[in-house]
Amino acid sequence: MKAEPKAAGHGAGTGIVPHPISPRSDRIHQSVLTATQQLLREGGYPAATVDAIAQRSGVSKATIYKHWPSRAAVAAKAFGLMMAEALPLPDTGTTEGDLSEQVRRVSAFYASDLGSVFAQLVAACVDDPAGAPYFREYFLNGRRAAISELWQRALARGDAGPEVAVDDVIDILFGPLIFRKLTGAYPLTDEAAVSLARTALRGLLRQGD
Amino acid sequence: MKAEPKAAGHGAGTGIVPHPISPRSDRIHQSVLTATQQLLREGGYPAATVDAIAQRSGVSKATIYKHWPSRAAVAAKAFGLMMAEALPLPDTGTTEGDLSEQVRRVSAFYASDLGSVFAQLVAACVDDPAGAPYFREYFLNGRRAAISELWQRALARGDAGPEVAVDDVIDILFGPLIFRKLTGAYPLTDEAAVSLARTALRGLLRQGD
Amino acid sequence: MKAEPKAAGHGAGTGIVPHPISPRSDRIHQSVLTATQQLLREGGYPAATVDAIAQRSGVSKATIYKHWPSRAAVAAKAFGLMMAEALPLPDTGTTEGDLSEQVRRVSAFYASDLGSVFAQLVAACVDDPAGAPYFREYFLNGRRAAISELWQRALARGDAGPEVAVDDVIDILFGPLIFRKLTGAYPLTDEAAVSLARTALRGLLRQGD
Amino acid sequence: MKAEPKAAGHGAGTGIVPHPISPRSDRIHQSVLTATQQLLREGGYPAATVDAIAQRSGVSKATIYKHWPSRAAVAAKAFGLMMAEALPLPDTGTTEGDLSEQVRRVSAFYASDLGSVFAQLVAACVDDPAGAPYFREYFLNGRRAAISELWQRALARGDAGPEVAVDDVIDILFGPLIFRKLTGAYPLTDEAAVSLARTALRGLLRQGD
DNA sequence: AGCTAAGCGAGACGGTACGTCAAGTCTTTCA
DNA sequence: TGAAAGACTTGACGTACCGTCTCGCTTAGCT
Repeated sequence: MKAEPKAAGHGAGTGIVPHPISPRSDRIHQSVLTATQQLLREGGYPAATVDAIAQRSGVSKATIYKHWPSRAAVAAKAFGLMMAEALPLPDTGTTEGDLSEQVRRVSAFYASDLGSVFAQLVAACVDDPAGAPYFREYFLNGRRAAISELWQRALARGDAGPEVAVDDVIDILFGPLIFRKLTGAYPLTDEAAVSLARTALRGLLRQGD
Repeated sequence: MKAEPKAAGHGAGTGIVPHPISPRSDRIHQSVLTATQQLLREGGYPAATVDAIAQRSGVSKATIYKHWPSRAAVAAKAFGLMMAEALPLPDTGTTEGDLSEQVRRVSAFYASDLGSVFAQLVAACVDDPAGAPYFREYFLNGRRAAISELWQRALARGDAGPEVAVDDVIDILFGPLIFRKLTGAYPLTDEAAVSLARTALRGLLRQGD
Repeated sequence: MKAEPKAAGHGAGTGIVPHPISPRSDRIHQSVLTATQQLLREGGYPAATVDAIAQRSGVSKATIYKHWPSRAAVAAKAFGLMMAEALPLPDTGTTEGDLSEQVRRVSAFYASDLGSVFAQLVAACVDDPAGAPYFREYFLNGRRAAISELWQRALARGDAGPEVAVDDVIDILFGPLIFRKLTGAYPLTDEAAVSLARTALRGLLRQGD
Repeated sequence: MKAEPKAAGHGAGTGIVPHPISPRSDRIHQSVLTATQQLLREGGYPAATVDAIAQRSGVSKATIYKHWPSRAAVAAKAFGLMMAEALPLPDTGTTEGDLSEQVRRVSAFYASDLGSVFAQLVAACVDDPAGAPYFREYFLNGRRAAISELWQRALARGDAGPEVAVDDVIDILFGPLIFRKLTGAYPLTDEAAVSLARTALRGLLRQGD
């Protein structure tokens, strides 16, 4: 028996049906995700049709549907991985600096070309119940972990207290950005992001003695 | 340019092309919006196909497209009107009470059946450039006005200072709710809403001596 | 009111849903049938996919499916019309001559390239209940009428008696040909056809005193 | 060349590639054919997909394709064997009686549930060049032998003359039935079968004084 | 009041992508 | 070594809904 790396962990109990890891399915996942990422970059979500993905990746449509429940799921995973790379954890030395910088980076990301793709993806996953778990897994969980990390640092430094839940932190810091991106009401400038972050952090962190 | 000309009546300068008011077009608007509202209530956005709206309202598809640029636009306007009714301005006597209560109400609305329709609508307007102005006009502007009103009261009472822009207030208070609704990550309970509001308001309002 | 040519007659009570005759649907029927005929000629039934027909005819797939219940139905009608042209009624002067000649012609038709398409079409209509009525209408009824005509002449001449039903005539004369074509057991030569016809006609016609 | 070498056992020279007889391949043949027969009985040809046959028989798809060239071939053989059992040679004592009774039996078979499966199989073998030899071998040859037997008796009795080829006999007697079955134009009743047989036999047999 | 022309209802149409199905081939694993 | 298991490619299927269009009828608005 070959020692399989545990295929669980990823997406256990999240609505994501994991596929056993094998050289074959690995190649397929890789091809599909790469092709999807290219298409998303080139023409956004509308360009990433399943037919196009199949053609570009050399993986057949039927096989794609065996590995993912829907187009939105494929796109969510592909884009989530891209986004994670684009948003490494900052380390400025101070709690406020780290969080504020992260807000700025996310804001900048939303303001970029890829930002619109992100919005389209949110929309797609709202429409598609099967896609939602993928969205949560590949967008949120990663980001949530990152922010948790920063928040741990803040607690350790005594900048924050346990009375504020980390989930609230995340939502208060990044919810406004998504709101702005989705509604397209305001431009997402760095200044606006920093201003938002400052105001929000006043409620989240302990105000200096 | 930030200063937009005040929306003169029906969305001038907002991408919304108004139609001349005539008995005929009035009847059409009314029928279409009513039918759309019914359909949205009954089966959400997916049920409100243009064919269905045409059939239910007795207004032909061609005519619908003469008055609105897209399905999303029709739905946005119809739903926006419904939502406004469901969220009257609170008056608890205190600034914190008013804002907190409004957050709670919006959260409850999102948690209701109609909340999902709202999410679908956001998604639809992201995909559809023509629908977006309608979304902004009939969802955001109304709400923005309402919150501005509350914020004026706060300023008058000295609970808030001019250093915080009202737009930031709105985004920080309601962005997190939309974020949660769209991602489906958390249940939108009253307690969660109140907790979020309290934390957020700590950053927004002057902390009383 | 425009005087419409009666749209009934064709396919009443046969499982064929007739479409009202209008310039629009006329153009569509024409384009689709012509395109289908070309494709059948070029690559047989397998080439006449609905997508190919749609592309070639400029009529969309959805529209094709509004006018015909299935691919087999389209093909049956298209091919039936072609076949009718290829098999005009013979007139040799004698009953035996006419019928024998018709058997020969049908045999020759089956032996031609189009003969295989015919077999494919029979097969397609066996598999597709929705196609069968079209097959009957556009292949059989026409041929049945032709043979009835010949049989009337035979009766008039006293070559045949009323004790033999015209349906039996048809089936006994042409059934063997189809059988041979479908099973591919024997080549369909003129000689074989004539031999078959002679033998069969001995049972069908009054044997001359 | 007309004179075909007699089919030596399993279809030599008929397009059927025989497999070496071994305990293993015997078991495989048996399992596959039995499973296919069950499936054909239960749901007709559409139910006898290769996947279903593989699953039911415990023989893998790859192996099935090593022994038969196509799905149609498997089904043709399986069904041919079933059909042979269902149609034993009649012996009524008279030539006309035997042939007429056989026509009646075949007609009844076509009219039964299995009759439709037969039609589907004919259709399948028309589409599939690889299946056709199997169809001929397992359907036609057996039947042809049976009718030849009856025809020998007729010749021996002096009921028929050598001027009528046995192949013509078969086609004229059974072609009409297949024709009716495939086109679905007429019900295949016993009366109709007997009537057809009587008329056809008038042309085939010597009209005894 | 009657005529003309725009507005409208009805619904057919083109287009695009969807998700599904089964045939036949290929690879991996087990006996 | 050969078969079981089942993943994979391929190609077509039939469906859904958008937004556009064409056709007659209706109704407003002018003479």
